[in-house]
Amino acid sequence: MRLRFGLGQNVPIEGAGKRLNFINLLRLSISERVESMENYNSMEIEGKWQNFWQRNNSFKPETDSDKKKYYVLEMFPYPSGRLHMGHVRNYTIGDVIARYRMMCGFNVLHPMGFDSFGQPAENAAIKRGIVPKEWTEGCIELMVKELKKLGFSYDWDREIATHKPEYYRWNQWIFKRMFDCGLAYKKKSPVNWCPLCKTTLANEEVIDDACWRCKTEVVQKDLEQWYLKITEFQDVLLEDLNTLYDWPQRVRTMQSNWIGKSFGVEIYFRETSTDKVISVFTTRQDTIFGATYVVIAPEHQILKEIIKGKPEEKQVLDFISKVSKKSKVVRSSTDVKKEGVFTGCFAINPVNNEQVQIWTADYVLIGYGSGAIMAVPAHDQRDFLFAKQHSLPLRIVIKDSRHPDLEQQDLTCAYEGNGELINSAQFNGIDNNSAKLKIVDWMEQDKIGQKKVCFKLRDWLISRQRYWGTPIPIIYCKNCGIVAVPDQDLPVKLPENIKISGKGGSPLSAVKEFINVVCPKCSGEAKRETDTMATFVDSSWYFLRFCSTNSKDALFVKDEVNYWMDVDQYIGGIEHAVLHLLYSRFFTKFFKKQGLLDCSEPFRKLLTQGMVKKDGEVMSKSRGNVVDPDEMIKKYGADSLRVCILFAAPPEDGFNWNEKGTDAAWRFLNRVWTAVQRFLKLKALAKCEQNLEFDSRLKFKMHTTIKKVTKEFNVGFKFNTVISSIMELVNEIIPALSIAELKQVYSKMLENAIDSVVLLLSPIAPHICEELWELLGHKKGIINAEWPKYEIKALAQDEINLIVQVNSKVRAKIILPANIGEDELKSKVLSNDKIKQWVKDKPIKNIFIIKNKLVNIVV
RNA sequence: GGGCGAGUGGUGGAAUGGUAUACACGAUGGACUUAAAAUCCAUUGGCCGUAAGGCCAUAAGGGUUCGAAUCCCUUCUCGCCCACCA
Repeated sequence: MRLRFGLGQNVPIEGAGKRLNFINLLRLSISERVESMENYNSMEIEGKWQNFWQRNNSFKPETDSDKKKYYVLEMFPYPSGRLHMGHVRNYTIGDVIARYRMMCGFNVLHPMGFDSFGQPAENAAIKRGIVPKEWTEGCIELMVKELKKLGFSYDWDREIATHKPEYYRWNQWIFKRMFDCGLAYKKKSPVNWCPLCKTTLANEEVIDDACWRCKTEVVQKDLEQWYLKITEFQDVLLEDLNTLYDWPQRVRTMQSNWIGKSFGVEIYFRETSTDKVISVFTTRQDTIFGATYVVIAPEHQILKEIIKGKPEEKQVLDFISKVSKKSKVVRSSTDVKKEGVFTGCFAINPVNNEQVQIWTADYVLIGYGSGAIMAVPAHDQRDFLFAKQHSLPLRIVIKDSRHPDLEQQDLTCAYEGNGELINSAQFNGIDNNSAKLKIVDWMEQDKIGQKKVCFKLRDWLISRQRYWGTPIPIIYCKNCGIVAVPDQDLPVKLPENIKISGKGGSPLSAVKEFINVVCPKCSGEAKRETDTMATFVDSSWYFLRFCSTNSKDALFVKDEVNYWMDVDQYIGGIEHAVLHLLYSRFFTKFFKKQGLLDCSEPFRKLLTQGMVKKDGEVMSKSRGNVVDPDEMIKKYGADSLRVCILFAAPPEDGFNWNEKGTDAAWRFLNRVWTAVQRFLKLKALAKCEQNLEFDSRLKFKMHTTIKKVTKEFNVGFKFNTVISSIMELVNEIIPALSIAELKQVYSKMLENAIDSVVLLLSPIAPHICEELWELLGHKKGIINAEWPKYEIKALAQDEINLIVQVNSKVRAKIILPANIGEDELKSKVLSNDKIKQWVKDKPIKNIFIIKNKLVNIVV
């Protein structure tokens, strides 16, 4: 038999009597000590150490340090005034990593700030009749308090808030640099408009055709707006994704899909009556001989020109206006039938001079490619459905090897696979993929088409018709046109005491003293731009500001940015996979091109943490299922909350909140607390220190735990299993402690094991560990203590528990000396009684040996 | 429609080719207590068996392998992302 609860795990104890005896002895000692042990007081301890850290500037990075730098950053919050569990999870993960790195001797930068511009402040201001600034700063104060209560290791001297002029003036400065080189520009075009927020939205902010913030359906409006030319960097933004191998694959895929680079050909069709050229974009030039009609987007300029005077003109114009009224959702829905009309015009397919009909249809988009397509119904499902609906001809040009004799009239769906070309003149017989290149070459030679690369990425629309944001530093002058505000006049300050009606339009346009200015060029009358910048501008470079927060005459100090960047570990939610993370990459690349910094990517490693839900649903005020972290702190303490949130699931997975978890975490911390108290008492009373029988087991467990924990803190970040393995070590220490108490002696090994638990746990539960570390007699604080190291030697056990299988089924477990010779091992295994029973006199076919672990005898 | 990921006890989860269910939660029984809470001890995937022990089980089915939760194929279910992108 074996003793389950501790040291005896691998040690067989003969006879039940001995076991009972042992347990009874343990019980005695337990009941004796329980009376004198108190639970730990989280409130008192947490306050004590938070003050200590603050007094000692414990988390201030060194200047001119010869230590290796480590920059760990969590996505900064919007100051809503209340911390939610998602924040707690995000910041706890970051804090554990930061504290671990500090203990490993890195010079760690771990800052925090607030993304404090944005609409909720305006809404709250309207609701409460106060100004957004007041509301925002009140919220920041509350959140700082809560963050401090969780004991996060931030250097608060670097705190930033984006609504402050000393921050947003640099947004304006950046905008101006972009304006100077044509990367910030104004154009009129259809934009996404949220009727509820009464503002424009970037493409990235439109989710399922609805506003990302309020979920209202977005409409299209034709407006003149400011854009940032992110497309200038589209190639490098795509290529450099390959250098981000420490990003989750799916984030890279999402960005790559968003940028959406595709290689194709632009082919020129001529309209027969006007001789106008209609360019179509395709990636399937191999099917050009199967193009049986052309479709132009209803919004296409050329459409109105070619239909002029045709009998079909009216029906086409009616169709255009009908489509313009359709919402984007309806239009793009895949289960709604595609609508279109014949234009009465014809085009010549340049590869065979065939005359084909020109149609216009709502399934062709103006915004992508050339806004016109060649339709190949035999090999494109959308074209196929449309052709069937309108009885348009089709022609098979790729042979489907599974149905080689299929006639076109028998097709039930488009064949989109590969195969040999047919009905394709000189290209017949060639495999369609190799034909692609040949056809492009031929088209370029004959000037009927040319290679073209298309991107889905659009320029970034940054104008917002809102008040609570960075004013765009532009002045409109009657004489000089668009004039940028001179650098010496920055920041263009947001007027602070202003009434927000919420009635729409930029609130700034009502502030006379703001809009009316003198033109910096001609000193004539001029007006300011009243739109503000999207808040994603603020967060696109805040990680750079943290490197030199107080820089007064530049957005950052180049040397400091070059020292700290890139961010070694970035942590945040997956919802920013394309928004913030793409914009930040864009800004970084722009700065590099301007010579402002040296790094080309902002975030080397990215961890996207999962959502904290309640009963399978997102926690939200409207659902009324919000769990307040502050209440949990009051009830159990910050350390318990931190342990709980990390223990529940691996960081990348979502999980359901369960208060039982905090309770369990609290019990675990108490077990550690009690164990240390018992040890201290024992050490004080002990007659002597000597080696004890559990030492070697404890040593092995301690070193394997250090190894496992260290590994996870470096890569993987599976904090749930980190905590389990620390729990296992504690579960080993407690019975050892009982034995030591009985004998009234302690061993150095026991002390080391206890020290290790406190050290390993300290990044996760820093307050209690600081307290215990001090109680254990260590000076200068655990944050300055050295991270424990494991000895490779100690990981080897003298004895191993060998699993013996017969025909792959476990039949015996034998304790053998480690590194036993193969022959000796075989003879020991085969002479084992249980194994003998299973093998009997069957001939042994093979024996597989996994060293120090397992033997499989095949009979 | 396309892409990516996942499916393991009553629950959260562990194990990434070698003892399936670590560590917790919950549950049940017990100790302590006047009692409760807390704490401690024991049991806890299913089936058969007094026990020793045996058999079965990682969504379903098949394959590779001495050996599969893990690799491959098929199917189902769920989640996330993208989606008329030519």
